[in-house]
Amino acid sequence: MQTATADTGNRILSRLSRADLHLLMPHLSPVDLPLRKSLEVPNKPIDYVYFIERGFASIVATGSGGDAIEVGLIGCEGVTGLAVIMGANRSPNATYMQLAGNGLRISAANLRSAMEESASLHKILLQYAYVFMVQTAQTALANGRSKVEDRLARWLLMAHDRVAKNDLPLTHEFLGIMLGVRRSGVTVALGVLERKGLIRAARGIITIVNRKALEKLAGSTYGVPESELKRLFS
Amino acid sequence: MQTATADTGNRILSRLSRADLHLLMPHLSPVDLPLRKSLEVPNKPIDYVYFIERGFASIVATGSGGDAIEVGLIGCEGVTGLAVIMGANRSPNATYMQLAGNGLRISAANLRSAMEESASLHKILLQYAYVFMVQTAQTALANGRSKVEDRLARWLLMAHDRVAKNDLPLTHEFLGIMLGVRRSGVTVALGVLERKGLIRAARGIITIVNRKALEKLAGSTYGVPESELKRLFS
DNA sequence: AAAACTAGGTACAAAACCGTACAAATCTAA
DNA sequence: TTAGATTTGTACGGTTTTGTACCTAGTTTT
Repeated sequence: MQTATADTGNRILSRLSRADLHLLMPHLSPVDLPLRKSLEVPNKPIDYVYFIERGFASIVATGSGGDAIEVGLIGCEGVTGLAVIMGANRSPNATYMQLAGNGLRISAANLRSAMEESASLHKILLQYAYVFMVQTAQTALANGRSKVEDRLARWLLMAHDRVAKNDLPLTHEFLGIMLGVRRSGVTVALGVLERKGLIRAARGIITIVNRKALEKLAGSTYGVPESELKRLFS
Repeated sequence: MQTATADTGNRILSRLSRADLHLLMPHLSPVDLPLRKSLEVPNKPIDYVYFIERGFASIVATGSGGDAIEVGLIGCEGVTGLAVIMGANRSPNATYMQLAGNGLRISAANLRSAMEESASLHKILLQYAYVFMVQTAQTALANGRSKVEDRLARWLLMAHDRVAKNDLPLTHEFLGIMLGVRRSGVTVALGVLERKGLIRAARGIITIVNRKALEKLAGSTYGVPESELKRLFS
């Protein structure tokens, strides 16, 4: 089994003190994170916690019925397994990769020991969990008060924040599931954004063309968790 | 200044070990919590953390614009100041009393010291924060996928869980703000519920008549955070 | 190269919801 | 008890979103 070096693309790992990193390193192993790979299954014990380096995951809430909606994104700025970080061992939400990438993972048990050993490690992980909580709250706000077009702009911005390129390999179908709207509703909304020159869409790929204008469109729905992240992880 | 006794209506305090309770008690002071009393102001440092004994508070997310929506309720089952518990000192969300009551409060500074001193105390508070996170995720789900009538049923159930009586003193206006819909939309939806015999509405008061049927109507949108709470705080 | 599959574009009527408005009912205070 | 304020009921046209369907265009498989 390979062991991770200190040289990582994950922004939480890269902010850890040398001591905290040494605490985790022996237990971290690199993993490939292909599209749709499941990181957490609703109501099943969480086995591993993932420090994502490239790509991002969707955290999806599902009701007791089958309907689902995304409540947040986690990429290289964060870590999955927030339930573990907060002392639970599972969550009713699903987590799976939405854009393929890779990362480092640690078993939930090993992470628990490490957090018990180091308060500073626990603290930094908790602060990220707090930022994610803000993200979820803002998602609730957007879902309740914004229209599809604005929510789509918001989602694209959050995705763009988490990838290096301007091309996002996404289908309308999955965007619809994430936003909780019809597939064809996404198609139409994307058409509007494209006609405004904010994006370009090809089969399976959306390209961010004018980010500033997207931010303007998303307006108040974008930026709150992002600035909290900046503030706490300056 | 009065000092709290161990005999409290707050379900978190009542689950603490004797030692943890003794750690907090010297710093807890009883407070009256009138309607609309502000417990947290967006982006201002949090001064006090409130263990609610009666009544409940709304946690409200506000965009950089003025629009707001409720992302969760906290009553005697919980505690406010989740940002503090998670190592931040403020939050972009507002928190204020939605149904008058009372509780015990502790300064954020004193709570921080107590949490540093006792890992078991910190753990129980974090587990509640996790439950609240699930509640927020479910709110995002309901906002995105359910219609006003169902969301209203969900809200009434969550409120009912947090009061002793069947009467909820609420105006349509405020319900509309919480749910992110028109005031008259609430009036109409309440009319539907009343005609179905699930509730009774008088000026400023909504009475829960048939809770079971309300749960059926809310369907999959109600119950997930509630069962997590039960599971973790058996 | 044909067939099968996946993704995207478009349409249309129905439903949900909004903004706005106004009047009736109820409560409060002078 | 009267004036004022708050709360609720109801209406109407307009916008947003939905459910469903069907067709086209790419992509993969055989």
